[in-house]
Amino acid sequence: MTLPHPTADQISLPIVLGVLGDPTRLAIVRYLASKEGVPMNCGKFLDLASKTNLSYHLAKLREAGVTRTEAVGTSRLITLRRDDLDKRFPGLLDSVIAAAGEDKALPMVGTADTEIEA
Amino acid sequence: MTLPHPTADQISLPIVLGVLGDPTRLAIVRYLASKEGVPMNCGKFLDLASKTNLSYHLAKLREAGVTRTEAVGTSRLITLRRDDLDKRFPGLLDSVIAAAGEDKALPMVGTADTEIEA
DNA sequence: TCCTTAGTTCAAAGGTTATTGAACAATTGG
DNA sequence: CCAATTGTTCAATAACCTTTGAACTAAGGA
Repeated sequence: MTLPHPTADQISLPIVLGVLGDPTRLAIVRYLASKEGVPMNCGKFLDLASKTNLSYHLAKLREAGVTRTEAVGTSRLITLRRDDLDKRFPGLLDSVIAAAGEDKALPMVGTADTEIEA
Repeated sequence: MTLPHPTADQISLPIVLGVLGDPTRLAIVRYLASKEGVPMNCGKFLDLASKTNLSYHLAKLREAGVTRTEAVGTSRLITLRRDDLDKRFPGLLDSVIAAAGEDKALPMVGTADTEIEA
């Protein structure tokens, strides 16, 4: 069961921008960028939204071509499609990530509201 | 009658990205960038949408802090807020404009569908 | 003054997006 | 096998976004 991803040249600029125009998804991308190379599973993002809602947002990111999701057991390994994005939109991801890093209003991954109650 | 604009530090990354995630608005920004320094009035964009609809999209761009609109007579002079955007989100506007320049799917300003029938 | 030009505002319609809970599927460990 | 873990799908809802036409305002020229 391989999930559908656009090829690099199918990635659309307005769709990518639209998908990144959501604080939850931007926070996901920022976190992925901060741990680049380390594939994440969905559970890492439970600080940001419910399991169901994450499934929705992660699908949006995948369908837009921002992330790659591969199924491993019952888990999903999620990575940023940096190479493809850099090729299609040079400099875009870097500037978005840098700007997102400065954004105090974005929700945080790891400043666990949820981990307290766990 | 001065129209409301956010100050530079009120400009929000996700809101800017969301606003740019619309092909009509991205086409407007691309065109403004291609004529930077030359202030445009709304009429320039009638290739892209109806007068009413342009009013809506241009308001979105203004409210997000992407453009500045000043009223001169019955006209509006529209400019890109390049300095403010570069300060808040270094490199973002340049990479978006460069990528938009390559995007064949974006609507065009000046390849007049409308001018033919006029 | 009257007409035209440039844009806005309003309300309505239709579409898309985000969020939720309940139910489901699939893998893994005991 | 049983139960827990991981995540998806579905239907419902509420919110928001886009587009439209009709009516409007405000300035400028004849």
